[in-house]
Parts: sequence; C-alpha cells; structure tokens
Amino acid sequence: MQAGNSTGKQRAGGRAKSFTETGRRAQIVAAAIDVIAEVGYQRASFMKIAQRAGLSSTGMISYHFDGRDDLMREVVAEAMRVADVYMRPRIEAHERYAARLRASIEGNLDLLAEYPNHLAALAEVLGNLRGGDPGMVAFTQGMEAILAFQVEQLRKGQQAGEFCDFDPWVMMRAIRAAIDDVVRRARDEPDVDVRAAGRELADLFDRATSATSTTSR
Amino acid sequence: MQAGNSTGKQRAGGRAKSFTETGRRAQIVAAAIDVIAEVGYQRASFMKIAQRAGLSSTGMISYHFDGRDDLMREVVAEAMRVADVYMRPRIEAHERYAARLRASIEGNLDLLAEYPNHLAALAEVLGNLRGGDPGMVAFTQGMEAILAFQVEQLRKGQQAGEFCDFDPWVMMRAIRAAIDDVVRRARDEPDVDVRAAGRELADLFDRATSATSTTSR
Amino acid sequence: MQAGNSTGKQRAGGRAKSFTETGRRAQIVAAAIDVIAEVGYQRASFMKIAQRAGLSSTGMISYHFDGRDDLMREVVAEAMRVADVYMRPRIEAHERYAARLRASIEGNLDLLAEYPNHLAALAEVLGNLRGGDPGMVAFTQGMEAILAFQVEQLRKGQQAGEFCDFDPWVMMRAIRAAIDDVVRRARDEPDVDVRAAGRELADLFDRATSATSTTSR
Amino acid sequence: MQAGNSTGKQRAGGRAKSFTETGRRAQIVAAAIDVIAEVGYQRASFMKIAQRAGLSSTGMISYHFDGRDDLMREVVAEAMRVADVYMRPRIEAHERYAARLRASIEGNLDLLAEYPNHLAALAEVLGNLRGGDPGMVAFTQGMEAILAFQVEQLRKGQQAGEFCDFDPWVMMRAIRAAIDDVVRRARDEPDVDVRAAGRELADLFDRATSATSTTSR
DNA sequence: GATGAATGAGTGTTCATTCAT
DNA sequence: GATGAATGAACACTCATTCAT
Repeated sequence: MQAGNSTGKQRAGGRAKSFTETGRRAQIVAAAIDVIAEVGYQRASFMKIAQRAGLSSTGMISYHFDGRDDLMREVVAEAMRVADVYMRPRIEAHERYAARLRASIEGNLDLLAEYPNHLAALAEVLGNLRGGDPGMVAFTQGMEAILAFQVEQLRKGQQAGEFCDFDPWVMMRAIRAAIDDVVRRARDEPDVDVRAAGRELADLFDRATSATSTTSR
Repeated sequence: MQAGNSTGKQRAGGRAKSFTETGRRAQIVAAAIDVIAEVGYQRASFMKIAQRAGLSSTGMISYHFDGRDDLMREVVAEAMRVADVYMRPRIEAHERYAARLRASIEGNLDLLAEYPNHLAALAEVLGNLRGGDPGMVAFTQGMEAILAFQVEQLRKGQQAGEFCDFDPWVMMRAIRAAIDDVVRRARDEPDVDVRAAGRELADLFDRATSATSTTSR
Repeated sequence: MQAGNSTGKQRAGGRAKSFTETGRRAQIVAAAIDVIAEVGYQRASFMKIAQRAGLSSTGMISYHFDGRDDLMREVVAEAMRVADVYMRPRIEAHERYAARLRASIEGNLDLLAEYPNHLAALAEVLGNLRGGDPGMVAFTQGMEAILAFQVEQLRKGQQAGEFCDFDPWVMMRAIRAAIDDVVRRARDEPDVDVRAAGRELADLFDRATSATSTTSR
Repeated sequence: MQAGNSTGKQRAGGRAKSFTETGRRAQIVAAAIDVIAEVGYQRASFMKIAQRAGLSSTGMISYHFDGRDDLMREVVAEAMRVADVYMRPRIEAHERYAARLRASIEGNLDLLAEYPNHLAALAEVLGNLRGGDPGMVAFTQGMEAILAFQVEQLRKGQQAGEFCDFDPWVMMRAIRAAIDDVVRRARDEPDVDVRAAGRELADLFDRATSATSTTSR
C-alpha cells in the first residue's frame, strides 16, 4: 500500500476515551498489526491477537472495539499515521513533481524496510476489503480520497510539463500496485532488498512518466 | 493475475472419471470461480459454492474433490487453461519482444473483459497462498516457473536491444501487479473500461521498457 | 474371541439368494474382515471395505446387505465358520476334558497364526457390541449360547473329577478374555509368537483348573 | 482395565487455570466418563458429552480441551487417579507377592463396584487406541510402563519362591484381560456380582501362579 | 443386477461476540 | 474497567444410505 499524504484519521465512534482505554486500544492495534502481517487478514483471529497482546481473553478486544471492522479500521489508521509521519517531510522536501514522485516511491519502500509489519498489515486489510462491505464503505471512500490527492499531483505534474501524457488514475494505481507487490514479496521472502527494489521502481515509473523521452524523439 | 504460458495441469488422483463426474466437477469449479470472484477466497465456503452449483449439500463437493485445496487447485487450473487458450495465440502472433509485451498486457485485460470471474478468482486464490501452506507448495512453485519464463522473455528483449536496462524481475512483478489491480478494480466497479486500462498500461510499460529514450540521448 | 463349538450360522434375512449374489456377499465379507482387522470395527467404513473388495462404490454393499449390522453379522458368522471347521476336529480328538480345554486354547492360537484377520475381526465386532443394540440382540444371545456350551463342558469336567472347584462361567470368560487379548496383541505387534503364548495360556489354565494341586496337599 | 500404581499425570499445556475452569474441565471429564461407559469410545461424541454436562454446545468442550485426544487423556488420567488412590493402600497393606496379587485383583473389582463408569471408560479408551495414533503414543507408552511394573512384581514373586514358573508377561496380560472382561460384563449386565467375580478370579490366578503344587510333588 | 451420483445427518473445531461477576 | 466462561453459527469433512439409470 502506498502511503503518505494522508488526510488524517478520526475515530469512528465519537465518545471520549480515557487514557488507559486509549493505551489498551493502542496495545491491541499494535498486536493486530503484527498478527495480520504474519498470518494475513482472514487468519488474524481475535484469539491470536489477544495472545500477541498478552491478553488473557478475546473479550477484551470486543470490549474495546466495536467489532472486527472497528479494529481493522484502527489498524489502517495507525499504519497510515506512521506512514504519513514518515513520508510527508520526505516528499515535501522536493519542489518538482517528478522528484516528489520518486521520493514517494523510494520513501514507501524505505518505510517498508523500517516498519515491515505496518505496511504489510495495511496492504492486507485494504486488499481484503470488498466494495459491498457495509460499515467499511465510508472507509473505502476515505482511501479513495487519498488516492485522488495523489492523482491530482500527477495531473499537476503533467500540466507543469514534467510528465508526459497518460491517464493519471491508471498510472497512480499501477504505482501503488507495484509498491504493494514488493510489500507482499518482502513478507514471504524477508531477504529481499526492498530499498533496491524501491530505486528500481522509481526508475521504472520515472521513465514511464517522463516527458523527455517523448520530446527527444 | 497475468496469465498465459500455462504449463497445463491434470488431476492428482489417477482414477478414471466418468463423464458425468467430470461434468459435475466442472460445474462445481465454475460455481467456485463465481463465488470466489464475488466474496473472495477465504469467504468462499463450500456451502456458498454448493448453493451456486445447485447442490443440496456441501458433502457433494467433498465427494468430488479431495478437500478444499484440491478444489482450489482445479479453480486455478481451469482459469489458467482459459487464459492460456486466449493469450497464447495473441502473444505468438508477434515477433518482437516489445510487441509481445504489449500483446500480453492488452490481452490479459481483453481476457478480463470476457472472463472477469476467472481472472478475479485466479488472483484471489494465488494472492491468498502463504508460503507455509503444505499441499499448495508445488502449486506456488508452478506459478514461479511461469513468472520466470516471462522474466526470461524480458531479458531476451533486453539482449535484442528492444528494451532498456532494468531489473526484469522487478519489471515483471510490476506489470503483473498492475494487471491484477485492474482485475480487483473491475470486480468492485463493473463499469470500468478494462480494455482502455489495458491500452494505458501497455503504453505505460512500453515507455518504461523502451530503448528509444536511451538511443535519443 | 475364543472360537469353536459353534452352533452353526444362518442368515438373518430369509429370502433365497442367487449364486452370484452369494459370491458378491462372500467377497464383501472377506474384504470387511481384512479392513476390520486392520483399522478396527468403528473405522471400518463402507468406503474402505468397498475399495478393498475392488468395488467402485459403497452402494454395492448397501445393496447386498441390509445395513451395517447385517454385514457385521455375516463377518462374525464367516469367522465363526472358519473357526469351527478348524477347531472342532482338534477338540474332538481328545476324550478327557482337561485335554479338550488345552486343545481349545492352543487350537485357538494356532488358528490365530493361520487366520489372524478372521480372529481379529471377530474380536473387534463382538467387542464393540452393546447390550442395547437393537437388531443385534438375537445375535448376542447366539454368542451366549456358544459360551454356555463351553461352560457346560467345564462343568462336566468338574463332575468327572478332572477339574477342581471353580465358577465355570468366570473361568470360561477368563479363558476367552486371555485369548482375545493375544489376538489384539498380535494385531499391534505382528512379531508376537502366538503359538508360544497359546502353550503358556494352556499351562496357566491347566494349573488354574487342575484337580491335582488340591488333592496333592 | 486393571488399575493401580499410576505414575500420575498433569495437563500438557502449562497455562495456569482458574478454579472455575478447573471445575468445568472436571465436570466435562465426568460427563465424558459416563458417556463413554454408556455408548463406548467411538460413539462418545462431543454433542452427547456436552448434553450430559449440561452444556449448550460442543464448542464449550473444544474451548476447555485441546481436541478430542486431550479430553480422552484427561478421562484416562482421572480414572487412573481414582484407581490409584483406591488401589495403592490395599496393595501395599500386604507383604507377600501372592497376597499383593490377590489384593490387586479383588481391589480392582471392588473398585469396579464403586466406580463402574470410571473403569469402563478407562477400558474403552485404552482398548480403542491404535499403535498409529499420533498424540496418543506417549500415552500408550505410559500404560506399558505400568504393566511392566506389575510384570516385575510377578517376577519378584517368582524369585521369592512364592510363584511357580510361568511367563510373567503372559500371566499379567491374562489377569488384566480377565478383569477387563468383568468390567465389560458389568457394563452390559448391571446385576453381576463383581465382588464375587473378583474373589473367583483371585482364586483362579492364585492357583495358576501358586508354587505349592510344585513343592508337593 | 449393478452403478455411482446424490443426500442429509453427524463429526470435531474455530470464531466473534455476549454477559455475569 | 476487566475478566473469562459461555454461546451459537459456521466451517470442512465423513458417513451409511437411497435411487434413477
């Protein structure tokens, strides 16, 4: 999952939470991220998550979260928060859109090297969402908004003459899919050099978006 | 899932099957493909598949298949068979590697337009395999072999001077990931013009692989 | 199961059977004996028996037998028939009751050495009968009759002064239980010398029944 | 099943258990003992056990026990514990091996009179173990160890001149088989006087093992 | 007679969730 | 707040039996 440029998160339920409840929730979310990264979205049962979190029963999770979907929403929110903190400064350090795109791609895979479980969990949860899932609809829309922002960046790059002519939605999804694929590969083969893969992908999409190759003909 | 160049498959058990049993198996596999495409690999229970196939009980599926893994193997084999029949002549109609790559990408998405459930089920099953799954190991290896063949094609294209310098494994996985992403998108948003997306992706990876930009420098 | 001195068998159902049907039945019974000896009474499913018999479906068994109990009755009857043919002349070759008892014990274990599956299946089926099983009640009573005959032999030996004073029912059941135990042991450890065990058991029960030890004091 | 001289047991899983969980486990084990004694090992389904224990679903049993084997292990452990408590002082009250053997036989059947289901369940579970059952292997070995101890007692009795010459393994298995047979008979015919049977069996094996017959010659 | 596909009840097990304590 | 026992539905799978052909 390509991360960065998040629009920020907010809890689904609006009621105020005490400090310890917030702490418990964070603890459970952290355990969920590890478990999801390890065994996948579907096999990440409450029991496994509770064990990883050092809890003695799954009831604790149901107590703190309004169902499995709520927990998963928090997992995604936490992963996105981490990604946002990591990515935003690296992207905004650049002016030109092409440089920002490269920073985005390489940054995602540097992030993967540092937080492999976060990105793996993120990809797992989002990859297992269905369009029809009620309760996750608003969620999916939030994801679309983030993607739309990134697409808009591509479009601006085109208008600025940095990028050639292409469908920015198709390009953006291809970039995200390629990054997610490395995330999945890193999960199964921990020895993969994800930073090197990041540079390769950045080169790849640089060529794919660059205006120079067309103008030079 | 990018398909094509399948190595073919046959049932593990050697016992001869009657025509009607073969028919029932095919019917169940077809139902499984539809259900998997609709609700995903994990949620595709025998009960849903049996209902879709017009069977009164899940026992019938266990009667015809040697467990869930066996059914899933047949699902993949069937999807690969369809893909192979569709893709192979389209790819082999071209001489040059660049043209073959374009044919492969566009062909996959034309195939998606005609058999959306087949490709969706294929991606679902393969995407949910874990390294540790015993009984599916040989299966994963078979997929790797196909991917390796496609990587080899890219490498030959580089040697022939048609492609620029890039890591063929990274490129191949990026291509496959981009195609699979369209498959997933088409599943959730049936109105997507997948053939147009195919042309866009073909253009994208044509630029990303083309040797022209280097010669013009 | 101690065998011998059978009162003979008769089919439960009274209708006449054709020659081929009788052949099929015998074939199935033979397969059932092997399967039961190998995997036990409860795990001996129609499917395993059909496979062993070279039949392509379990329906064949249900066609020829009026349910599982009917098949099991035939299994016992066949095993008892074999045992009776083998045991009767060996026992009747002796005049004295003590010699007949020894012939009975050693004969049973010689029989075990020659037909291990028959005796194992016999013990399995009889050992898994419950008192309450309807449809098997008449059957159990038949077994009791055989045992009663053997008890009567012991009693006659006592009256003849060959045996000391003991409860013949308890003695008979102990003998049978000891023999059955060797049958079970031979099933799990095929290297056991069952004939040697037979001689040991014959000695054991010779001492336990002998009138000499008491008179000699 | 002849019991006594148990080596003791404790749960495989090391997790500490609350009092109520321990209570529930004991309740389920007690229900399992009753059901197994009534319908046998194989027919003792979780559903029947749950109903007997007053539970609404079989899931509760899976919650408290790590599978069917785990429950069966506890059943045997409980039966052996009861047997050990009952038998040990009765056996150790005697010095001589012959007296100990008599105490062992009569004690087992007195125990049967008091805990008929415990011994019936014990015999059922152990009698249905196959050599190939993984997870129960260590279990079978434990039973062999107990039997070996009892065999050793017989051997010592022979060396002490109390017993005549016989194969102690064959003798021990015959004794155990005779006791188990009474257990089974008591299960099907509750009116049997098991204590009387115990005295008869003790007399029987006293004669079978006694050294007096040899000295008088 | 013989076949084998179909049936439906039953198996142990996992799961997210609930609720009395 | 926190616990963990209890719940009931769902899961894949096996089984003996039935029945149209």
